[in-house]
Amino acid sequence: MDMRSVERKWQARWEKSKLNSYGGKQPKLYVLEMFSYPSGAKLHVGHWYNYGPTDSYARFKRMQGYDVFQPMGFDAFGLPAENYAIKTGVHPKDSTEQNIATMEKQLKAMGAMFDWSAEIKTCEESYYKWTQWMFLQLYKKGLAYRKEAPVNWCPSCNTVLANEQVTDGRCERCSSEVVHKNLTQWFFKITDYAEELLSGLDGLDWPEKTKNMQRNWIGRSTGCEIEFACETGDAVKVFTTRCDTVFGVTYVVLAPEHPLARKLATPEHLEEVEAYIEYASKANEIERLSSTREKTGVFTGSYCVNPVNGKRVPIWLADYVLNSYGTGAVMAVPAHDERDFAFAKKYGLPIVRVIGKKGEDSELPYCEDGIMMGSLEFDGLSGQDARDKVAAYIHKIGKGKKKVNYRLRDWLVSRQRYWGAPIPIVYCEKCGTVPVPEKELPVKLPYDVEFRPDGKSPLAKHEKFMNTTCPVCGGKATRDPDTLDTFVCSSWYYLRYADARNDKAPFSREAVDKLLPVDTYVGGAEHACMHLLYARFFTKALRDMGYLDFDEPFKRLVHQGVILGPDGNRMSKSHGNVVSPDEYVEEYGSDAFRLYLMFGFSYTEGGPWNDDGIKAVARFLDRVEKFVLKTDGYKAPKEEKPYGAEEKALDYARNFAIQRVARDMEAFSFNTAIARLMELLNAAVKYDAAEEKNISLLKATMKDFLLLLAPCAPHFCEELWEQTGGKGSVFEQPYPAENAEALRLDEAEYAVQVNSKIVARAMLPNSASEEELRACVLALPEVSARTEGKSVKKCIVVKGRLVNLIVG
RNA sequence: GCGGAUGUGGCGGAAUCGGCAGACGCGUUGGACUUAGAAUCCAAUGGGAGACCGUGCAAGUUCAAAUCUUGUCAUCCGCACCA
Repeated sequence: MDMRSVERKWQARWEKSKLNSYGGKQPKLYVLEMFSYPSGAKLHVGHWYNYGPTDSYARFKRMQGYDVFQPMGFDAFGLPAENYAIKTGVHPKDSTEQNIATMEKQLKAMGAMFDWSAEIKTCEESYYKWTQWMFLQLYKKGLAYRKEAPVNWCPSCNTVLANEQVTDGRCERCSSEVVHKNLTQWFFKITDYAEELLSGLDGLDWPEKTKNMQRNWIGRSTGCEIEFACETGDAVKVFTTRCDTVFGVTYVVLAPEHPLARKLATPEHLEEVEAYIEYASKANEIERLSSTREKTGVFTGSYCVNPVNGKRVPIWLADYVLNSYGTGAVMAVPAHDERDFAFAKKYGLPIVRVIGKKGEDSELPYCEDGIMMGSLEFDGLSGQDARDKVAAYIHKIGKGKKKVNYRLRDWLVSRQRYWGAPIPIVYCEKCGTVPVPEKELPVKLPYDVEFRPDGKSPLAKHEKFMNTTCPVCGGKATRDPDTLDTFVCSSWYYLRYADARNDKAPFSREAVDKLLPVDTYVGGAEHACMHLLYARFFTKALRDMGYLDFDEPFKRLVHQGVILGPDGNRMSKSHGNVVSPDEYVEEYGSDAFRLYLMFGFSYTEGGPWNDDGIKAVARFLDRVEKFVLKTDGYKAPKEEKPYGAEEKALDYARNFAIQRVARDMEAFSFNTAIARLMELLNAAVKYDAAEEKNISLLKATMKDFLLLLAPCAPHFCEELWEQTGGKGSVFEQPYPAENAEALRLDEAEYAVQVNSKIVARAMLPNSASEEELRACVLALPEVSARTEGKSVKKCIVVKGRLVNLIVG
């Protein structure tokens, strides 16, 4: 078959007949692949692996009667385009549009049933207008706020770097050491939803691993906040999960960035403290990445009082305490915490045991639960009970309370970059921070911008953009020079697809109610804690604002694996092991290529690319074509051969395939689905080899075969469907239904065991009772030889599978 | 360091509940067709001459373990001073 012309032919017909468009009927099925990031000029194997098999799933569901919505678009803003621009001088808009044009063409050539009428590109005004609108809604809701936060700063390039541009603490371009610099930036208050983002995971049909990653990322921990009164009159609040160790506190530690750090320094320690704070602020990523590095710290000269026992303990600063978690301060119990222990050893601080292990003196630091000692009336308590009672006491004396903390931080969305959606905020000398009125959206991203780095945000240098008037007072105002993190764009795109051409709103409630949530979402696992968490946050926030009526955007999530280079390494230019799909598609066709991707790997595992596999799949398609055309030429006689053993066997194979292929497709177990199809073809070919055969049965079998294969090789099967006289599109045919009767066999092959060792195999009737089976088996010569003169103590029967006789 | 996953022929990978390990395919070998090759078709193919041995390794539970339990090694991924 000349696949190139066949592909073009059917793609044109599908487009004309709107076969791929969502028709608005029920039951709907929203199948979504993560949209493409147009950083490279072409589709790579990873795109194919994501989109090809998932499209086959979508087509399979369509044949099962669902009105499938499968849109595609482009996550078009972002750093790579801007970096490319800095390197080559090609404007990000131009390179992005060029890449999108190429990728659109390739995606269409793939022949997936994407509904192009809903296509979106996040860098277009018609889209980012609504991204900005989202920002304003979050701002109105109090979920967007501004605060000072550090950014990665390359002193040599004089620019802000994204985390991805920092490798081992150095600038990816010039290798100079990256430092931290504070800038006032916008945050989204995702932490407001920490609890719900955590609990909502339980009801999701997502890979357990991904759910666990999110759980750990959110990092809920329950403990207690305790106040230590300082002699200066200030109070240091600490958070601990181990308040049962509070009697063992020998010092208190603040993060160097803690607001009280300077204030608590006594005059004779001030210089040292200042120096340490300065040192800590310069600590680069290399050092921070290492958890094994030696701890550093400095004594402030101040003391505070342990509220439970009145003990006076010193206050230290140390950078092993993080300012961004808990209260930015901890009570140090060196006897029962490894970090405190190491620090106390280094600086000669006292170590006091207050937890013991039953009956033995455990080595310090002892960090497990144990029995309280040296803790006044609490002695003898242990574990959670001990913590509850201590917490209650602390609460009673007014020095603290139980507290839940999360590791999750608020989401920093400001980027000091050009190629993104501008933040729709202006700053007015009189009115302060003012949101741009919705009717003035979009705040357009100007084209003529100097995006080469020179120390300022690219937009900050664009006077026409920056200088504006205050929407409130009409006076002079300046715009926010930053753009939004591209993850903001991708946090709501699945909603926009439902109503992509709406110019009055990001989406209508009606459209979203009809299509959302996404039923099946397929994409890479690398987004577990970023995109997939942000999108959930957006959904919940929009729900609370009354724009939506569901809690979770993606009901089912599937991660495809990664296709590695032939050498088993991740494909990369530096490895020189990049496989381009283009030549293969050119040579074997789109169908064979995607069929190989489905057959050659376990979908969620991926694995190294292998050339031979694709030849095998091409050969399979050749066999199919020849055999389908051959049997189609048969004419059924007036009197068909009646059903005998061969016919039953073929009919069984046919119905077995129907059952298994459907089950495997549903489970994204594409390799086994195709294996079942190969088996069916083999069975049909074998049946065909006989002199006498039932032509109607054979033809009906091959018709089912074609329908089962169609989602996996769409162009190929459409063509064969037409050539064998099929009417309309093969995808408008109902999916074959299995005939339970044909799957019921009269006999099955049993494994016959004596003392758990297989001694024979026997065809035994399925209708036989356990007693009858036992009798049949005992009559077998292989069995009788081994049971002679012995008594059968036990007989285990697994219906349809085995009989095991225990003799002795 | 913590958390999770994976480990099965020469290779990619199968194996609902614990029930015939190795489906399907690649590769290899032999044969057919051919002047010859390519392609195609047919057959064999875990190891071992054999009794038997085989799912990373070592124990355990069970009539029965790739599957369950414990320990251990290796690889991969995520987090990484989160108090």
